[in-house]
Amino acid sequence: MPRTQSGGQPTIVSIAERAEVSIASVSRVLNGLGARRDTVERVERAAAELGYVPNAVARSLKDGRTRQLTFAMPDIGNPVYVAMVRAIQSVTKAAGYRLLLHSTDAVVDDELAVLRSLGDRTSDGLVICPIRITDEHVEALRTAAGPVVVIGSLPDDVPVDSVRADSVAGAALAVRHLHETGRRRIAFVNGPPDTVPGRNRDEGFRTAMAECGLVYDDALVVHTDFGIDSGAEAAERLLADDASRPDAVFCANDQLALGVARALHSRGLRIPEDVAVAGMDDSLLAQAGWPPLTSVDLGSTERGRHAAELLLERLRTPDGTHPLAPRTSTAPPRLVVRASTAPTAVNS
Amino acid sequence: MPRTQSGGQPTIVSIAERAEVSIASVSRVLNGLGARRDTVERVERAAAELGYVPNAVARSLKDGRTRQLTFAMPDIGNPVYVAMVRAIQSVTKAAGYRLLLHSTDAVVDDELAVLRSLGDRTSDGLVICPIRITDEHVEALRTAAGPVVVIGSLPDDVPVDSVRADSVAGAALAVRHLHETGRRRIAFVNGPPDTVPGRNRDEGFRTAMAECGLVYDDALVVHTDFGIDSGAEAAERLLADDASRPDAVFCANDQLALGVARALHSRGLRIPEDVAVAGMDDSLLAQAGWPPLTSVDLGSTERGRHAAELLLERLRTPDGTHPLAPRTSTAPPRLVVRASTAPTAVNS
DNA sequence: CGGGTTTCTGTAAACGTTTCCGGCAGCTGG
DNA sequence: CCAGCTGCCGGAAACGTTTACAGAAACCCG
Repeated sequence: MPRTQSGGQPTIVSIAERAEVSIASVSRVLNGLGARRDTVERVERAAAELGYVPNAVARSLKDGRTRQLTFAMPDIGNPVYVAMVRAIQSVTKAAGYRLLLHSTDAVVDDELAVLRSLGDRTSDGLVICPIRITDEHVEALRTAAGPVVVIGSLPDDVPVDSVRADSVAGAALAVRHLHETGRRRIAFVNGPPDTVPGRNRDEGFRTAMAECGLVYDDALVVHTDFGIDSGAEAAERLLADDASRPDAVFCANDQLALGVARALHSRGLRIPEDVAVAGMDDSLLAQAGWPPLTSVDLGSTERGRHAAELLLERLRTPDGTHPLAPRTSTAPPRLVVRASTAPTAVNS
Repeated sequence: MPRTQSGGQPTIVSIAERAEVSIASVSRVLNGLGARRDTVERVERAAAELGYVPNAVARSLKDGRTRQLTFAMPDIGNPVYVAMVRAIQSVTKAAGYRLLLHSTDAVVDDELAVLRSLGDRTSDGLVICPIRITDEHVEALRTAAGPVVVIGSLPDDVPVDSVRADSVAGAALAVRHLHETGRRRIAFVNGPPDTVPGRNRDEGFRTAMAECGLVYDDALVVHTDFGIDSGAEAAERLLADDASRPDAVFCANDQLALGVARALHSRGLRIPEDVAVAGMDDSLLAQAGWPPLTSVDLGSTERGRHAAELLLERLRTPDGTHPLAPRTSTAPPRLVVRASTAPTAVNS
């Protein structure tokens, strides 16, 4: 029975005893530093025989880094965040970091708690995707105990890296596309207006409508929660009055769009012949339904990847030198046209 | 400028100096153990002024637990695993554990690495969802350095908690449903046959077909990868010959089913009038398409939740006493009927 | 063979906690 | 007034590593 600590796991001490050398030598051999041939062999044999695995916690304590990163987002149920997790995971994995996932359930206090918990040294850095940016967020970001990258739009004077989507331009892309394919009564199903994405999409919609010479008609704009069922309900409201029926519905995300599509189908309306539907995010859902959904890709994958890269870069540069200036980048939106907005004979 | 360690973060030592007490007292106060009123106040004030946050790494080293759990699954892109992550996350969060996410990309060596890495004490326990169970898996599970719960089917003699889906029964539910609603030529689009789910679904399909007095026709069975595009391709193959066209397609997951649906739509075939389609997993995708998809819920959420609970329970019971016997549970499948398999006038 | 250089090794400190233990002060009761 | 408590406190050890430092061994060369 090998001599081990109470925990049961072999430690560097068990190896030292078995190989009859000091713990310093064990550590050196295990880390590939110089040692006599004989010592190397004895240590390696002992380590193998005991099935030694270095204790990552002890190592972290010693050198002040955990090789863990945290990603905090509102809800893993939303495909957009899944895309981000996926991208971030693949970057961090390649760099030898583990990924800690934190679901904030879109609760502001939870987001703040995550920011403050950077101080507990549980992870070396944080990518956070807040649903809202309050003054408290700004304050917490300023005083963060470690490097942070925000996915979302920050006030300019907050000295933190950020990666944003251009949903204003994205919404405009969709509206112009609908206009160009002959649609004139364009409805808009948006998410909650008090979130950053919600506000931006609204802004994009308004400006693009104006650009196209179309009037912003309150009766054709619905605010609701993100989610398929919400989309269906919103569509019901828009379709209540047959006379003023829209010939296109632009939705603030794909889930809403699928909800709208469902409502249209169950009323016997055809997509795109009677009503065109466009979504946003170009998530895997866009290709799931029928007809396949035109959607504006806001670059979730790209943003996730880039956020992770910024964070890693910041971790690589020693804090002592002139600190890296905060960087902000914007992922360009991309319109992905599919069948749900095909022009109809009569329209085009 | 408060006196702090080189790292910059205040520690228990900084507080002790500022409050003019020993570090032992600081620790006691911070952990709510007894102390004189005066001491408590001084320590708490000093801690607040310095913005002290306890170092989780040091604490972990001391008491041998990290308050982190790991979940390893093949691919976060698959909605089934998203459901699991979500369920696990919510359980672990409630219990005060952080969640470490590990994507194995369905490569066996990666799964094994995760199992072995339990020894580095980075997390207190592991929920793993392997795509295959090899002898090496079994060996790694036997010698795991910490508690593990497997989501999937294990050989009976492996002493590890597991939570399994009953995809045999699940497939049978779907087939019987299709048969009862008048379908007779039932095709089957399955995933890779060398995975556990693939094999089980095949078995379920075969037995149910036999039960219903239908013949298993090789020409109506396609094996492919899981994924929407694979489903579409599979459907193309099944539909190539008009004469032998199936009147129902059962798919091993929702993505395949959506792919099949797409192929059917683009050939102008109607669902469910011409061909019924059923999927599996009842993921969020099932409600995304049109018509909404009949699907067999294999309880991903349930399994994730239960796996997490088993793990937590095992963590709570001290290892010294009689060890908990390994437990195995099976989530019952549930058929969710939607429009995609509605009986047609001529059939029913 | 001895002095200097090089290589290797062991001792000990450090990372930031928690906790055991001995001791001191204050109190109570005889 | 003292023995015995009780309640707090500080010193020190421990968790498992890495690493600075100093000493020992080996080697080279004159």
